[in-house]
Amino acid sequence: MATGRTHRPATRSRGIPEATVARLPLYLRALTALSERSVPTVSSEELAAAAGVNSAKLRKDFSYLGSYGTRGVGYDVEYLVYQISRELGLTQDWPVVIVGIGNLGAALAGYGGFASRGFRVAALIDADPAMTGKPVAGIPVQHSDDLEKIISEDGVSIGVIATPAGVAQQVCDRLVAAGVTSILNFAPTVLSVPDGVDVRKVDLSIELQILAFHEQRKAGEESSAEEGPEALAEPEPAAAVVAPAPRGTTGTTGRKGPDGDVPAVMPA
Amino acid sequence: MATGRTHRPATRSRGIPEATVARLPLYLRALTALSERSVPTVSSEELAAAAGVNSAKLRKDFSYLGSYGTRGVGYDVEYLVYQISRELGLTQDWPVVIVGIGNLGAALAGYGGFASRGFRVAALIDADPAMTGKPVAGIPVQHSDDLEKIISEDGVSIGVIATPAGVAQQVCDRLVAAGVTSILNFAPTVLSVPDGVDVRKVDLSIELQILAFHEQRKAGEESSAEEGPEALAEPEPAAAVVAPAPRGTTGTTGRKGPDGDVPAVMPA
DNA sequence: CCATCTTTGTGCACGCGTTCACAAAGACAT
DNA sequence: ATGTCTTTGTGAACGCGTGCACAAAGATGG
Repeated sequence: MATGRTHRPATRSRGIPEATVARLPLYLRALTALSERSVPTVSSEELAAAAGVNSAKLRKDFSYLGSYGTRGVGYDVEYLVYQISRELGLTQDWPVVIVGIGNLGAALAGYGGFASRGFRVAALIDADPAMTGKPVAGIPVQHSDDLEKIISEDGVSIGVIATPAGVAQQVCDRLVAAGVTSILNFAPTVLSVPDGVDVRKVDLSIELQILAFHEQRKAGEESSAEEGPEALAEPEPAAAVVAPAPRGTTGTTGRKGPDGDVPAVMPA
Repeated sequence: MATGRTHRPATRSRGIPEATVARLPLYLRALTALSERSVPTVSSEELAAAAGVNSAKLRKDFSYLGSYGTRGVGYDVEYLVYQISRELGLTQDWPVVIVGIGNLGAALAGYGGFASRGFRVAALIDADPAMTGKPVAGIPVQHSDDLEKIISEDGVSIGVIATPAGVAQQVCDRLVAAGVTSILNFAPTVLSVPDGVDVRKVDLSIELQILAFHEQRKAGEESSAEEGPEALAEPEPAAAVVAPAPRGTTGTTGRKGPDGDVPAVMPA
């Protein structure tokens, strides 16, 4: 999930593996649910089940935060909620700007998950003059000319890019130059950023393709057991009947239209 | 691999590490872009740069697919596009249903990336009767009562859940029971499914929380260098003086306090 | 046909993440 | 207090993924 940039020197900054950090929000969500039901304590076994992970892993994850449990009893729900929230930095307010108010940007703007977790939509930005001033999810869209001003005035450090792929890098550069140091990218592009800036990407298309891979593998196993052995996945080097032969010019490449130009929607 | 086995490329199915599969779509995207520019061949170095990965990693990834490159030259773009597409199962049509046509579901429905990669939106499903029949992105929404029928008639094996968290598991169960074996979940919930069913989740809230963690760490490092050492995140074992004490019955747990941090935490 | 130069394919080592299994820490009952 | 019982916290082993470094393969030029 994480983007290629940011490496983990490991030598720097104390502990907390990246994999653990990625699971903390999951634990927090499960704990919050328990908290609402006024459940006082929970064992690693129960919480692990609720979060969909292995209990040993959960205990090890928590051990990086400290010894917050009580042997023979479990973990105090409220206490853990507080500790994890603090560790994740959710005890403070994080203003966020969303750039690119198309279908997706608008959906994100209206997403309730923002406000409830300490994240506040500080501004919606779009390059289309026709959008300027128009309220989306109760927030008026501002023009991208004011991007820098908005970022600095509100002290925004987290930016969400929901623009078409074509302009994502430019937007990214401007955000970074203006002071943003964390970016959540929904555009189907690899963003390059300077050291010190974190980028995470959410890519629908990639997720679907990964599912398709597994789906095909499942189908292939079934049929190959009784059906023709070379039904689908046959990596025969010479079987390239349809495959463009090496050196072939742009022959059957006709179907790439909606790829790099996808309007404001989702990852491609 | 290569455990003395004859010189068998071991290119066979079962291989392909998960990490590699997750990167194939990235390579494919970069290759497609090159293809559109009619670039005939590309070296691992160039392609790796375009995909945002290390060239050694890219070569190793490709080695799992087979030896599709030419030493001294590089990889044939068209040929690779075909091979990766085939490996990912993109040479066939994948009907997909989207359940939950709210802001997000509608945005997903309008996403152009679907069609361009072999994914076809077979149906949009929502539980709200008021939505039934209403066209979204050119496709009429169908009522969830017909979910099973839609799945089986179109032979849908991939489902996208964009419903509220509360009903996600129910929807998931129905999809699985109807024959769906791959699910892309946008609802903030842990879905439990039987073996053989793949689930991938996309969670905006989690991504933001991970960014917040790193953001806080960056800020903490800066200030701790010259400012008070216990400014923000100091998981010192003894520093828990302020946080809600474990064991203290749920009474007045909402306490907090050393240096500015908000009360308890947040709702769901 | 041989020399040289480029780029792939991969053996190997290292580090992170996962899992097991168990000793230690406490709660609780007697 | 002492013993028993539950559950945490973690040492250690293992496996996967990453990146290095280089030999082999093949193109290219003489």
